[in-house]
Amino acid sequence: MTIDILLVDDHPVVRSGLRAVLEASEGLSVVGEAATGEEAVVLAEHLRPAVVLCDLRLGAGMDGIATTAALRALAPAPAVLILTTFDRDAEILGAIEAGAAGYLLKDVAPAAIIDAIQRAARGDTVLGPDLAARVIQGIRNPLPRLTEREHDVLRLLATGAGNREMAKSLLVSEATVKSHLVHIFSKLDVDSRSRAVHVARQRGLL
Amino acid sequence: MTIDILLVDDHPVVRSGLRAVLEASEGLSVVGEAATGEEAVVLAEHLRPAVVLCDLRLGAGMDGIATTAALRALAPAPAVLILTTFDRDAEILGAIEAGAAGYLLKDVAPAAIIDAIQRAARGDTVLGPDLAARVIQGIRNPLPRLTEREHDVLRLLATGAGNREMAKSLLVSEATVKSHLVHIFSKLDVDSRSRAVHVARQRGLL
DNA sequence: TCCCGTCTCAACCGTTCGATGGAGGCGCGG
DNA sequence: CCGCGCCTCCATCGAACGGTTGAGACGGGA
Repeated sequence: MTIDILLVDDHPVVRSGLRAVLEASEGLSVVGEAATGEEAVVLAEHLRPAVVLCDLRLGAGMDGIATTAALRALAPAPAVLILTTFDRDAEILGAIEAGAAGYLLKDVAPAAIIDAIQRAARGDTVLGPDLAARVIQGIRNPLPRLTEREHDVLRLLATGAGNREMAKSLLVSEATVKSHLVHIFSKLDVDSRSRAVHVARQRGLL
Repeated sequence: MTIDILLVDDHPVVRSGLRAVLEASEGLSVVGEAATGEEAVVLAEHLRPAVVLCDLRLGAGMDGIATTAALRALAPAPAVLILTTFDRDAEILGAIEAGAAGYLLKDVAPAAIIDAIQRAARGDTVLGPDLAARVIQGIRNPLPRLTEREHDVLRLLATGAGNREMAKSLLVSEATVKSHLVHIFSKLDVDSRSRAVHVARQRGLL
């Protein structure tokens, strides 16, 4: 019994590469390709693939996480495997939360991709060996969630804005901005705006 | 007469994709694949490809720019086309300086890649339509070059380090660090450390 | 030779930042 | 209803930062 697969990636070259790699394997069949998340959902409804291989970054429009959520809302829902170049905690964990069956780094060997797809088709979750531990640690030691407003401040912070500037952008007083900053610093365990931006980048919060 | 091509990319999937796309075209022949810059140079010496398609980011070891320089030092030198996901000024310009015949964004259509290779094989330079203008502007309006020491400071700055911390890392006094910072601010046309990091990122200086 | 760029350091001063310790309002769920 | 989290704001204060000016040392190039 062959496994039907839908590819979702905004790079034509990557799609071709995946198709070439997967179709060389017995039991795998690429039934469709999509360049955007929107396209992916439409195709998945018609083609009913068992597994969707989805890039985390999809240029404009829906990102991989939103696409995952939309795909998982279908009935029957395909298993979704996330493809990614970098392994940022926040994004990958977000994808898992959205219902992804696992994730793959793009630089793995073809055999590993095939293996992961077969597992996903069986309903298994496939997490990279290193990530499994991190997920567990993430549950045990949850990353502090920033509030909406704190995210706003963080984004401006990353552009190098000062307190006064942020206050104007967000239409609040400087005191409020400082208050948010204190909370951000506390949650990220840092003591300066520059370091906050640095660890926020590391954790994929930007 | 067929054009011999060497692929250099650390992602097996991308290599497969490029191979699939290129071999579907008449007159193009992929004669080899390399996952690292070092490997690429060795293979290029033996296979003597007319064109090398080289990713800008190559995981560990030599990056795309260093690889380009090494390839161009061969005799006869292959034409080098740079592949990249993001279009950061500094890196692309660096690759051009190192002797690249042009660059391609990874999300272009296969036809554009084939076209670029054919041009490169003829000795043409192929710059993206948008970049050509930027190169010209870059010549007219050269980006201020940071000195070695200023780069050191900038790197530490990006990690969120304070002046005292940087001084200790670089084994100089705080006054010296501040001096470098003033020069960096001036060259990047900013007025704060956070903003310096921001524009440095935009310009690919990190 | 002298100039110029780079790296090094110093002192001064106004501004911004980060820490602290509050306070009130608002919405949501127990 | 009451608590809790979030957002908003205030005042104060020491530490850090940013701008300025000036200067000595070293090396390469005109």
